[in-house]
Amino acid sequence: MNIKAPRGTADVLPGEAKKWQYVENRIKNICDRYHYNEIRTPLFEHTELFQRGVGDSTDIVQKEMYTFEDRGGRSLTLRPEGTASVARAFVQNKLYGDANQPVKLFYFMQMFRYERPQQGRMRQLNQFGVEVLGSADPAVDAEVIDLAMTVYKELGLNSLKLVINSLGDQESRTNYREALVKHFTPHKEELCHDCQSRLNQNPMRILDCKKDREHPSMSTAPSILDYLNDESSSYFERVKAYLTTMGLEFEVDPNLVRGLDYYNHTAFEIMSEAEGFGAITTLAGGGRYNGLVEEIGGPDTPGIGFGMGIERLLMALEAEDKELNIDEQLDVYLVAVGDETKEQAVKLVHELRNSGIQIDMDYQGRKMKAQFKAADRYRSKYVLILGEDELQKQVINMKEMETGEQSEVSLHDIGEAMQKKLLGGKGHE
RNA sequence: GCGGUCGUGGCGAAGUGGUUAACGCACCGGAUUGUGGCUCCGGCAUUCGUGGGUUCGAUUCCCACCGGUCGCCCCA
Repeated sequence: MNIKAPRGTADVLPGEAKKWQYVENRIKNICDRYHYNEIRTPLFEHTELFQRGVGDSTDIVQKEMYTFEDRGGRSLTLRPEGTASVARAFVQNKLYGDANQPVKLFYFMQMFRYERPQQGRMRQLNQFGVEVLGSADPAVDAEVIDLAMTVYKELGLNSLKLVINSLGDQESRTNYREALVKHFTPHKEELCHDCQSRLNQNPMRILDCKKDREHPSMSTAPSILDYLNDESSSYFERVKAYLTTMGLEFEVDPNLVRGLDYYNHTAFEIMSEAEGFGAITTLAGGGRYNGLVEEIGGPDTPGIGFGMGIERLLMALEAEDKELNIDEQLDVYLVAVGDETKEQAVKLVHELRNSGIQIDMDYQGRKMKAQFKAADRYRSKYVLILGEDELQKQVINMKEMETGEQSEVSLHDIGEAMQKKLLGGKGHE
């Protein structure tokens, strides 16, 4: 085999796909209870959307985008995240005019980022995400955070840490930015390369730089929380109060900045604290982005959302040894012996399937014994045995695998008999 | 993008500069003419990641590339 999946991509094979389905179904159920509706947007967008929406100074735009030109000369980009696309769809389809406000959306999407892969970091990754557009109520911030935490908790995760911060509104950010520049400029030469350019582009990101963490100027740096104006500050207080009301524990980290330009006010991250989870601990991240919709050409609309990595969610479940409750049993396996029985076997399997029974049979030309072993591997509840004798008598042997009990049923009645055993005689659906 | 480490059958895992690449699991067949277990017997790698090079000869030595993994940057 010469051709392999491209670097940083992975196949999800049938056994693993069961887990994905399970997790997705559980999450969709939660979304339904929180009254969020699904949105699906294109896999690729005009490059400009991400440049303007996500922001030119971000790592994502600067070095991680899969950008290409199509045959018409347009610059397109495989989406690196969901919020910009959803905001674009919101504007383009005029959802701001919908009677139901705020607009509460969720999505499952593949994202693409050109990075060096390692465990928990793929070039094609899957995210579940939520966006609420059209409300500036801090209770919505709390709802969104609560939804994310509920997903993890219902799936059984315990070792979680919720970290929140406020980046303030425009005025607060501007004032804080000035204070940071003033604080760090005298130390500019002592900071790492990245931080030297961050000083001009996005000084807030110096705060979560790992290289300069030990630099003395870090501990004396001004805190965003001291620069929040009254409105921003009281907004943050209310978010925290709602979280507390819901019984959610959190930690305030003034250095939590988030890598995307569009965030303001509430920013949050959920991390795993499970043993041996590795260097990457962020499971989900999000925040408020009032102003983004306007930035991409829509009316002034507040918004908040998060993105949650499905691969990392599954890793966290693994790290905490949480088995998903996935039942892998086959209802019936048909053991057919002898060439003459083949036609009857094909017919019977077809009929039972169409009456709602899950049933499979051998297509490898295996001997009877091997067919029984196959039935065991599939963890079949019942085996139907059809041989020349049975065919002659127009009957079939029905064996219950767990007890070993076996009885003879006429071919005419076997469908009904299996329905009684497996579906309570009610048929399917 | 940078650094460390690794790459042998479906899976796990030995091994050596030289004519047939151990072993275990799984799978298939037989002993046992139609019933799941056990036992025994047999079968199961003509690219040892890919491509070059050194050599009479390379899976084994050298180089490059590809991929995994760990860490850095950053994030989901």
